Amino acid sequence: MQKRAWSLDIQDRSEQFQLKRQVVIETAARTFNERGFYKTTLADIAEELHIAKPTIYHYFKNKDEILFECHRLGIGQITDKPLPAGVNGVAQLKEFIERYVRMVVSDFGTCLVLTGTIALEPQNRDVVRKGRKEIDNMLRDIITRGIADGSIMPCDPKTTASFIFGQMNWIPYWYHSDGEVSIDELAERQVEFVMRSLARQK
Amino acid sequence: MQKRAWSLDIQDRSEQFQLKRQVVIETAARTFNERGFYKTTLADIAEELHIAKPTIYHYFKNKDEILFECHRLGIGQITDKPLPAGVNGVAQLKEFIERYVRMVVSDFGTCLVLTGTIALEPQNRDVVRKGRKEIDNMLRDIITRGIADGSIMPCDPKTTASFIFGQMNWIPYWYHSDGEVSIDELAERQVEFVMRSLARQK
DNA sequence: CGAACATTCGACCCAATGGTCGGCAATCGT
DNA sequence: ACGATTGCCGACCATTGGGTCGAATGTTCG
Repeated sequence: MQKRAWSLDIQDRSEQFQLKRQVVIETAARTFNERGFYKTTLADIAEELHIAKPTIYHYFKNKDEILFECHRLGIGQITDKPLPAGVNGVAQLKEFIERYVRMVVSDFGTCLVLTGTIALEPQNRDVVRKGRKEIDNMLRDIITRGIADGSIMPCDPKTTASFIFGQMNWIPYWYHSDGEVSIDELAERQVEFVMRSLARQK
Repeated sequence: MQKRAWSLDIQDRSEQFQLKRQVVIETAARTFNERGFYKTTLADIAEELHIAKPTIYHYFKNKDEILFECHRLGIGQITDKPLPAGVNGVAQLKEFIERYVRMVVSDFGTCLVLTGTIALEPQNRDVVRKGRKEIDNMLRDIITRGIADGSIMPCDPKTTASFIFGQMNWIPYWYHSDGEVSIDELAERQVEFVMRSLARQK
């Protein structure tokens, strides 16, 4: 539990601001994941950071914005860098799954899955939904391309993508990174399971 | 939206009581699923039923008990009847998946998945967790048995079960029964997807 | 009929929590 | 050095929503 990250002395003003802001987000995400969004009060987060509640409002407009930021950061882990081009469907699929599993076990990714979009206020919710839709389309496109190039078994891309997302999104509910299975191992098993179902053996 | 189910005249007193109680639960489950548990007030449920809020307390101790009942009913759909014996692993697996998919798209099943156990008060939460654990073990046992009898591909039952539950538990987040895919079709696709990954071809 | 009981609800309570305000202190720019 | 700005917080506010109370209205049954 890193907490005393607060009174860290860094010169640049706005840099310090951003840094502290980040610390708040991270702490919030962790707390949301532990106790659930609705059972986490701003006072809880403040206490965790050893600061007063109003201080949080110096960095954020309101609770909703904090959650929104968590979601944004989670989604960004997937949408920010493009997938490797010039490889066939299965290869892209593998890469996507590995990346997504890693996202989902991170604090922001877990928050994304556990808290869900219902908690967000309409405006932010729309933005998040758009981001998730984009990720959804990424996977669907991969599958479609894979079917076209013959590396993936013919199937309905929509349903199949949903199944795959289901497996991965459920990970935060049962997986604990301090257990016997490492994240690498987990990602590998996840890839294997999907591959056995979808990869077309030649 | 069936609402005027309230002033239904049935003779038996306790039967009427149970009936009305049931209507409250069903309405609550549907509302929880639409707006989310925390965004559903007891006043909302009461309004939906065209009754006053205190009336709900005639049938339930508190909000938590209503949610608990939803979970119990969902879990019961799986645990109440035993699986067919005398068949091999894959056959049982198929049966289990079909049954579970149907549970999960029902109002109570959806509530079970969407609301999660964090919302429940400790005592009720423990009971629900126990029920879920039981279901978890059912699937793990099926897989273990299937591996033993050679009908299922060797794999880690724990991880594999979690993957399968993931797929199915995620269904409420994306599936809408009024779309192009029927529940039967959905269950079938679900079985297929898992089978392709796990069934051992002889 | 009338006593007990069941059902319903208007009015009320109150604890929790998100959010605000005004001021104090530290820091910065000139 | 000193006014302006930033960072921080104690005290406070306002609303929401779960939950209670007591009374009014049926309903059952001896």
